[in-house]
Amino acid sequence: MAARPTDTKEAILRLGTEFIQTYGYNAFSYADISKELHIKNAAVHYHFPGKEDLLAGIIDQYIHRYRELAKSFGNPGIAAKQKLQAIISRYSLLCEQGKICLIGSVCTDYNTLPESVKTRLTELIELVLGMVEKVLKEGKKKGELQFTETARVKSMLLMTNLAAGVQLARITGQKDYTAICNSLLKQLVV
Amino acid sequence: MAARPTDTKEAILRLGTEFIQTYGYNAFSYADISKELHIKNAAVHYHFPGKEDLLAGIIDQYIHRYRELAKSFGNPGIAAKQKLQAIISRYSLLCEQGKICLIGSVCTDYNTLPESVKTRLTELIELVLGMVEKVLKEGKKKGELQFTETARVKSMLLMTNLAAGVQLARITGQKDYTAICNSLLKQLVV
DNA sequence: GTCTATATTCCGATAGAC
DNA sequence: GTCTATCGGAATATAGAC
Repeated sequence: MAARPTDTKEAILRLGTEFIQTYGYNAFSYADISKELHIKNAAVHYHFPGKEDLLAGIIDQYIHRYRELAKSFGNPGIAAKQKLQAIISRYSLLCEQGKICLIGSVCTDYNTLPESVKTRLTELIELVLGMVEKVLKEGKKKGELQFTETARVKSMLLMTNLAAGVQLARITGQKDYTAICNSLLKQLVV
Repeated sequence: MAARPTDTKEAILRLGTEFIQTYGYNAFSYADISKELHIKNAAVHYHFPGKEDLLAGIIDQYIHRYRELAKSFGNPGIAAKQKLQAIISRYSLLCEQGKICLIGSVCTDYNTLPESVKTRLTELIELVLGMVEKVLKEGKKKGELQFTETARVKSMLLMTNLAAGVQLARITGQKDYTAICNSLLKQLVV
């Protein structure tokens, strides 16, 4: 077994992510994935025995990516505003694609998930909030950002605006998401 | 046929709402409802032929209730802060019950819904946003509230904080929701 | 690693009796 | 308005050949 996942496995993870962002975890099936990849149902089960294993794999991928992003934010050469925009632009991309935040999507289904996935999801959420909190705290200290709340609370306010903003804008129109983003940046950046 | 829905019909609407707020629209079945009400599957179909009819009925109920709430806000004797708290307390109640906002829950499943439901959902969202926008605008005019954004944008920021805040707090703990609310009120109320 | 084939269970839905 | 009975289909999942 290679250390790197196979192309098929990666394609399944990618498609699963896309389905969750587009339709929700409980609204897609292994058949949806196998059809799109032109393989059979059973092949998907080979890579991820149960649907919860697939979700766990997707969340693990996110945890890995956000750890990398958080690490890259350690570089002292990056301005706080730039870090903020890196986060916001991820959500903007989703919005343009008619998708929603994976975390937000899975949060809705929280009570239908097995304990192992709940734990991972909590870890991912705290990872993201912690990362944003750090960006805010350091940005404020350097005089690049301004806010009156604690960094923890401000990170929650910011991320709920972004995640739910994308969901809202999928229904009421992209202009609403743009307005939210502009407002957030104007308010935060000195 | 009476103008008022039967007890059973109302119980189905109530349970359906609860399931959506707890598990999500695509994660409960007519069997779940019939079991809890000690009736048979077919009886539920009598009141709501298809699941989408049930969801449409639930959303219609919400539209009706929010129209009433908006109307009650027309009373000039109510302070803006009081109106705000009436809105916030609805979300606090959800939070205490481990439920999430119905609109937020259904938004995740948006792309799996038939056109008739999408239309109703959009109407409900604009109704709520419009109501909040009016509260904010009038509160600012009377010097009771303060904010720099347009009332429309501020209403979106506020409602996304509340809706996603409840979802977040279901996972990270109720204290986070409380912190969000306190921050919102402190920021808004003069 | 993918296939065929199949098992099981559940879901949404309907016909027709009471 | 609720029941019994049942249907067609879909979802999750597994056994075993290739």
